[in-house]
Amino acid sequence: MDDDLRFDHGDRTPERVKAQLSRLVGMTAAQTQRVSSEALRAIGAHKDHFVVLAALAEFGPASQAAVAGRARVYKSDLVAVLNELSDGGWIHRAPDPTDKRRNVITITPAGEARLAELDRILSAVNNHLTAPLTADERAQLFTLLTRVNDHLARSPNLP
Amino acid sequence: MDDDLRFDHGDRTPERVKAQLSRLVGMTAAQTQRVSSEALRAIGAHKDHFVVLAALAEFGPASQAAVAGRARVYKSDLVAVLNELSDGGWIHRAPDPTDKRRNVITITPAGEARLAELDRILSAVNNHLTAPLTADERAQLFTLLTRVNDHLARSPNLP
DNA sequence: CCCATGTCAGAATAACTGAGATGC
DNA sequence: CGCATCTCAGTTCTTCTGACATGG
Repeated sequence: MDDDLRFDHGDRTPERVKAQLSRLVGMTAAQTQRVSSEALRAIGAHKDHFVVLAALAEFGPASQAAVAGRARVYKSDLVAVLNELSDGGWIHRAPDPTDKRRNVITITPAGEARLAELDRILSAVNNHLTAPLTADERAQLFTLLTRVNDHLARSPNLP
Repeated sequence: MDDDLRFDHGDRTPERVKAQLSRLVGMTAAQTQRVSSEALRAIGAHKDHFVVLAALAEFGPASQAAVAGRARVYKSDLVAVLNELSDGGWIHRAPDPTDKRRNVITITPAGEARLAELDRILSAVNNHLTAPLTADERAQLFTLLTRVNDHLARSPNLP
């Protein structure tokens, strides 16, 4: 079963490899995303469902292009997400009478309930992920990651 | 050109989305990995080259299974990596006379030089990624991520 | 016989690009 | 006309699984 796994061989990581932030943050991201997608998959959701519903709930009905911008999902990928959300009755998609190129996406009451469920699940996930940290340390981790993230959004390339 | 991008639409992220560690660390990982793979691709390398060469340099010649464990690369994926490293003359792969199932992988002098080059590039990447942080903050970020990471390695599932 | 090793083929996912059809 | 919107098709990359042949 563990035949092809990389882990648990009792091997040590080379020192210079440990010093790479991209590796450490990548390993952490892989773990957190695994936990969170497993939890969401258990109820037939995935993370794009959450960010799209959250964007609709917080900013109101909008065109697909606007939703894509707010949820940070590619608008080409958003199409499938909206199909799924629509199939579940969580959103409503209707042509915009004022601009026939657009659809107006609206969250439904069922969608609000679904969002609350996803929010509850993801809060539990978040608590598990940060279980070893104190409240101060969680805040510190968020601050540091946000600063790195903002920096990279502003300066995406090597000097 | 930016036709299909999710970013730079001036949109704000929903509040509850920002609270998700998996999203924040995932975005940060995507950015750091993009920077680091672009830098490595410029010289025809990728990150597995680095971890494999580093493991060979630090722990000496070994079988593919041992290298896979130390570098945390799937042994099925290691095959292609070793083919590439071998084509570059950076490693030597020879049958193990004491166990005919095995190959002995050895880093060559050219491989040591290659590793130094990769190390230099990745150090520059690392400096760029953590540019907005003080030395103390870098250390703090490493500590916090390592603690989350170790916690998730020990308790990979939700309670 | 069971297990370890190296190899290959491919699934599943996510991130991303490009182009076409329609309408402003 | 140029540009925005929605949709679909497809690439690339990574992670990961399964099966196989060989040999201990």
